Amino acid sequence: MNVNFDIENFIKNFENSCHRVQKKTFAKNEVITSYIEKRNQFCILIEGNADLVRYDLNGNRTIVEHFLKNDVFGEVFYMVTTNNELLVEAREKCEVLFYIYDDIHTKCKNSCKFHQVLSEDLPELILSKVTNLNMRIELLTKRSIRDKLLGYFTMLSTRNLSKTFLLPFSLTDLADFLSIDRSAMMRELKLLREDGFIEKNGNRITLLYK
Amino acid sequence: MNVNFDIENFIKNFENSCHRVQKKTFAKNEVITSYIEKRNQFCILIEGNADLVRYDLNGNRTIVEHFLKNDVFGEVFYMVTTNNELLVEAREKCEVLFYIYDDIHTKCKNSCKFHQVLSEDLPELILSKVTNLNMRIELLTKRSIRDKLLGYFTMLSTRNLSKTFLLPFSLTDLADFLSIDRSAMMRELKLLREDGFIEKNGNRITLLYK
DNA sequence: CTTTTTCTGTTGCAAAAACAACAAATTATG
DNA sequence: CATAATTTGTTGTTTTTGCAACAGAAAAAG
Repeated sequence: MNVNFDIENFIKNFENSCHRVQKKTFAKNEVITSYIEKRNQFCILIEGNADLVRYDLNGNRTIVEHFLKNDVFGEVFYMVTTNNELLVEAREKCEVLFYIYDDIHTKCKNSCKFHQVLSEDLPELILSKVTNLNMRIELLTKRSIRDKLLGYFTMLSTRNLSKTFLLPFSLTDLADFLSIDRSAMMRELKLLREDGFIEKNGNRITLLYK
Repeated sequence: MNVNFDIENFIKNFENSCHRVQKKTFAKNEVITSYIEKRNQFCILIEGNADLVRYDLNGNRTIVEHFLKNDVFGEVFYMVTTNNELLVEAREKCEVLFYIYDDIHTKCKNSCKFHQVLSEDLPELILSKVTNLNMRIELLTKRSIRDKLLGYFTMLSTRNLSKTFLLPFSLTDLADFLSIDRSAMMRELKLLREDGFIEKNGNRITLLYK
């Protein structure tokens, strides 16, 4: 799948062209949005990176998704059950477009550029999200901490076209992303080093196998 | 999200209108398709139900997704890494539409109905897939077998608008879907009954809490 | 209708992961 | 730049999960 969505051009096209779209800027650690039932918000991250975080009743924190530039999020993509709080938190300075999804099919009277471009590119944007979600499911269904770590590292390595890469998370967050205990993960990372699978300096990892 | 995709009407519209689409029928347990890198197949299940199954190197079997009528699948939605075999298996008699996704933007000369309808409804079809995937991630990130089972049962209960519902899986398959050991799951099911959370007769479950 | 196969239900035991607690290092902040 | 806050790294202990093996029930096949 080749997503050729040109976000710069997209923004140029939409600005001042549709009053239903809002662009906002967020500082590091600010809450970008909280998922609310039936609102059907649809967001595009046009700069920075952010996490969708769930806090459950036992106090466990899970990083449900990690968003990079061009990723889409919002209630449109999520059955909000209201049992758990779902927040999108900025990991660094972020710029985000906000829109209510139901309005997408309501044609603008002036047939604005935003709608024209969005309706053309929407499937591509969403498809790239789907492949990310499937990747994540593949990781989560792995049966051991070791397999989760190696699976994740392999993915990053492939994505970076290099055996060496930087973790986009702190180790604490990585554990929350893989849905495992942090100390158990640290133990396994040590074993992976001792067994010669990886090298690790801070958050720089190198794969030594294959 | 309200998906109002009328599959019956869709099929009527497409039949004999686009030579690039194929409809095929499968018997129970037949392999509908095997995921192949870069082919970009795009399928719609128009009748029956089926599973996307992954067999990993340790011999573990995982039910990655469970498809019902109107669900979409194929390589378009999946980064096929070729490490694991990915098969879609019919759980009962199925009818499936096959298409190569890259052709969607290639306009038919005769501007066929299939393309017209598909390009309009594609976002809705895919969005319903995305919400399913997110639901699955929510289940898989739960930290204990108990929470996974209760989360899944709650979802089925909500979907059926009833505290009582039938499992769409055999118990063996349910374990493969939740990515847990079957005997450990059986043990936890017994505890859930003993602790008064559920009632269970065969594959009929009743939630007793809330 | 009988036989074979698959599925369900159980259990003891082994292995893995979670929990808890703390020191050291690093990073933010006034 | 000094201090507070967070993150990393470590380890002993407890709990949970997985594995293996088997008997009985149910379902599929001949």
